[in-house]
Amino acid sequence: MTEHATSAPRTARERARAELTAEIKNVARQHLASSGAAALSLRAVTRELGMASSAIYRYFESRDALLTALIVDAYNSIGEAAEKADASSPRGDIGRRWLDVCRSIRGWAVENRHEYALIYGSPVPGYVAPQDTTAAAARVTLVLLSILADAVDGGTAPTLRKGPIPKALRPDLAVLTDVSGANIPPDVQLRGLAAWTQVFGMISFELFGHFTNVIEETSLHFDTQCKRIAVELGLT
Amino acid sequence: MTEHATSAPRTARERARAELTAEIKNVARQHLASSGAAALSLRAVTRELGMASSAIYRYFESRDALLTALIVDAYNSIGEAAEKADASSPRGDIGRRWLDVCRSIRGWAVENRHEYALIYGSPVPGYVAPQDTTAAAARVTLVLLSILADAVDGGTAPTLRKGPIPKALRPDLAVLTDVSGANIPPDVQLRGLAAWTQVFGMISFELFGHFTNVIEETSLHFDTQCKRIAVELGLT
DNA sequence: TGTACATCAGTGAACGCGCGTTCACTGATGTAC
DNA sequence: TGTACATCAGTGAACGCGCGTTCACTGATGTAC
Repeated sequence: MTEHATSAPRTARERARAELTAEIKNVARQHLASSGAAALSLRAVTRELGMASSAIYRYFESRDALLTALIVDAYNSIGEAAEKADASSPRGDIGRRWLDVCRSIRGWAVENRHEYALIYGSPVPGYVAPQDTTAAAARVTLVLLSILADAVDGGTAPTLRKGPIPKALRPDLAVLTDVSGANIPPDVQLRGLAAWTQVFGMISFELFGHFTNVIEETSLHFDTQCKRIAVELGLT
Repeated sequence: MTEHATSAPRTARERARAELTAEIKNVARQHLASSGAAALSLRAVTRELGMASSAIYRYFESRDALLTALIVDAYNSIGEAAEKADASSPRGDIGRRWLDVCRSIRGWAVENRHEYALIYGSPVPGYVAPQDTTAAAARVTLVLLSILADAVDGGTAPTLRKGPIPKALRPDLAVLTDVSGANIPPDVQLRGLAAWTQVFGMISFELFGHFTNVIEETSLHFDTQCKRIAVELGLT
């Protein structure tokens, strides 16, 4: 289990524990970057830290627990990147915010490709994500959604050709409204989900090699697509 | 190395070899489905086939070679599914073809999730895809592209708001025109790439668990999005 | 049709390796009085 | 401030396991004459 964020470690013991826990995760992250999640080895991590292989069990109760911690960290990290990008954008300029946030997500992914693969790539075989992860996982998405919600609230009403939306899909789409609090019309919800999947689809295609021999200027392409999406969604 | 497709094995030896090669791949595929690519073990495969662990080296020169064969097969399999779907759709009904092909792609992915993860998920660590794969990999994409090309040729001209497209991106976009032979205008090329990434983005999100707690009716959602894309791309 | 030789499939033992996890133990750090 | 006890971090040996790959060998299948 991950430690609950003890805000201020009092004793020397607690401080040392917090530091070593962080150090273990750092080394593990580096190994992740060079060999991928499946090859992550507890023994290799402890070896690099100069400690006995059994010592790691004082910090993580199993390999899965360490993996979970890395996953949660990755979700929080990408979520934080998006939140910061949004926070430092001009609040009123919805289009700008959208682009900045999208860029920050891609930027994070490019710089932390193995962590990205860990959370958005194929699930690690045999590993089941516990509840802990879901809250952290939602952060990035919530940033994107809040921009859409602000656009709707601000009346930057997207003019979408209203295609037919099956009734059975309405409850699913309504989640967006429920979560954001804004009253997003169904066709905008649908278009918003499309934007969401496309942003991550592009990043995954780029990082997993499906743009090779197709798109060289991946960064420019990403930007251009995000701008196009912004126009379509009426984020101006 | 994979055998070059010897169309008709003459001798009993050749027949046996072709059969066993196929059987090895089948068992490997099953193991893939239960434990993922990283855990694929040559010994486990041979064990299940009742042969000595060393015997597999008569068929595949290494673990990587077997993986490559599985990857090529997967690409061909999904490509073939798309081609068949396209072939059995009314040729003139572009919208219908688009939807059928998209559905066939998702259908294949859902039924072969681990193979899908193998080719569209995180790259297998330490594994480098040889040239063999690229031709097979292109097949699905070519089907999608051909539909777009037919739409353009047929004059079902999509009315897209022409956003500015950076000059540096033109060469990348032109690949679509080069490959398909059709004279696809840049804004349609851009929109086509978006469609492509979104289709696979949705499938990956669904299979890799990112729609949990968001979208329940994944099949219906996929359909609805594909139809929306068809409208936007002018495939009627 | 039969013989002599070459090719190939499959065997089983072995090499060398790394892994996750447990356990009884030592010594240091923290706590209560 | 000092003592007695409880908690915790870290050790090192061990368990039991599976893996990819090599190699010299046997026996069956194919080929050329």
